[in-house]
Amino acid sequence: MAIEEPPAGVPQDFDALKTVILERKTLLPKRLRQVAAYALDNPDEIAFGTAASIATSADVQPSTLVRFAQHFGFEGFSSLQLIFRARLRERTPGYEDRLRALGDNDHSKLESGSIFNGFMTAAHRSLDNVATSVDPDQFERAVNILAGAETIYLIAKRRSYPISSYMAYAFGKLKVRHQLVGTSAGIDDDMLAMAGKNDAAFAVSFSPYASESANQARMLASRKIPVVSLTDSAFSPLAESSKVWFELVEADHAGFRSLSASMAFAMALTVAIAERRRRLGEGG
Amino acid sequence: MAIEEPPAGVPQDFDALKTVILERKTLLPKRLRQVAAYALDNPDEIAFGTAASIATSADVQPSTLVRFAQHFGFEGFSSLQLIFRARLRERTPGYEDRLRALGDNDHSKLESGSIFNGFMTAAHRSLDNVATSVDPDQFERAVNILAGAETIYLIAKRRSYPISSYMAYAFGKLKVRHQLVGTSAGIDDDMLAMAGKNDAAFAVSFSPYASESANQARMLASRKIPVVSLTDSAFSPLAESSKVWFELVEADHAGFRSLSASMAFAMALTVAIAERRRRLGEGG
DNA sequence: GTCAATATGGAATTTTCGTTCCAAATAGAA
DNA sequence: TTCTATTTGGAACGAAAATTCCATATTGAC
Repeated sequence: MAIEEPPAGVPQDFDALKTVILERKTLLPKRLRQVAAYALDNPDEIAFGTAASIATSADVQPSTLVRFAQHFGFEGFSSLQLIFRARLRERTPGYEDRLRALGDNDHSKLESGSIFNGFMTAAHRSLDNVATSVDPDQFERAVNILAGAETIYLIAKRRSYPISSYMAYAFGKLKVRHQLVGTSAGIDDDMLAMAGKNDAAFAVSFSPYASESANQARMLASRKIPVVSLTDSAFSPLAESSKVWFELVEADHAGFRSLSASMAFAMALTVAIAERRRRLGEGG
Repeated sequence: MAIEEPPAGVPQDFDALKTVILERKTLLPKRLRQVAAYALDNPDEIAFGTAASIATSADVQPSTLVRFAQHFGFEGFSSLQLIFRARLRERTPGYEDRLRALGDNDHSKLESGSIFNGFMTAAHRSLDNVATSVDPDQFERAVNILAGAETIYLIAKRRSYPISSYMAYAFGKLKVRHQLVGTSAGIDDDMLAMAGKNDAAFAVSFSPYASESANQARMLASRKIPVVSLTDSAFSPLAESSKVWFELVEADHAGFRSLSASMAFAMALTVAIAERRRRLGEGG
């Protein structure tokens, strides 16, 4: 009369699963151990393969895979596979450690605490995302374009406005000539009309896109004024008007996105531009 | 008898596919364009999902997915999916890896790269810092105070302004009554004079402190209007006027601080307040 | 060595999924 | 407007995959 293990212990993420497998590894029958070894050695195969293909590679029967999964409390092989897939989605360097650190503090007890934690982890994820998705050469090009401009026009509305507003503040401190566009709609176009071919613009717009920003960028582009832009989709109307554009998707928590990563990006760009100018100034 | 396009141009990797999609996106019919946008924005979903699940998320029919794939020269949806899976397997060498490789060389060439990297790591550090230094009970108190207010006055100048500006945007979306103070100095005090004892304020100020913000906070406190504040030192002039205050030190890179962590904090606070209100509203 | 319990292989079954097909709708040309 | 060519939705189909089942093999206890 074997007492069933309470199904409480079904691993919910890859780390937990890995731990359990390693714990019980020696107790497993031959074929199941074979699967265990294969799974930990080739997690990507498990994530992408079919039961049949994996069975062949691991030199077992498909049914053994199902038994393996059930042995660890899963309903079948498919549910086990979900763990391996989730692992690939969330794969970001060093991220697990940070999450663990967050879980340890006692924010999670209170409801507003979980909101707090949610935004912190979302911010971390966003940053990781930016670090991997921004191409250094593109960044370099953007710096070149903007550092070479006489006046930098900063275009942003609504949700993007805080970003350009901060850049304006920083440019002011750094003595970089700039013009913030987007405060009151009426005088925007007059400002932009004064932009000359030695100027450049930096536009920010996230979905849902403010049509004025897109129009203004288009207008500048048509006058051969280079536009660098920051947006959240390759389909953004900004992309087509831009010499260089960056795709930056902020991770969300409960449907709300903060601007953490965008702010870090903006600051990096701002300082890089100022630094480039300083060097150019030295040379000439 | 339509002449078949020579199948020469079937994209073999994700980058090629992305390029082709972007090239032709304007020529695509409505539903196919919808798929195109979804595919580029959610590549992970395409990699792992089933035709049916993806179709649901993208709000099209499964058959549309097949057509989309065939439109770009693939045999069917499955072959297209392989590209998206391959992408996950060969982790694209993003910024982090390339920078690591760059570390050995003298980085005068791509020095903007090191600036970029510097701000990313600084942002991560800031976030970790916030997560450990913000006390959950304090956060809870702050949420209580602000959620209970009729109107929330947002006070911030200069470097802090983008934060309250973003909170104002978010409060607007969330239908939380608020008043942004700090746009033009002249009318600020008139605005604040209207604040009553059922209101509350959220003030942000970082060193070097804007004296007006401190004065305004003091003025409100003297009229028994509760103030919650975000600042970067226990010695901040804001602290003494505040019922609850948070100390948030952004890590710096080369002397410059971004607002990443502050933004994440602000967003967490904003959403927590709105959520609290929603619950209070339900109860009454 | 015998017997019972467990583990395994492989075929049968069922479910799920991708694909195809056709009718209806839409857009575009005349 | 009318007609034609595309595009789209949705059901039907067929293929492929996961799971179940059962006969056989293996292990371990007595």
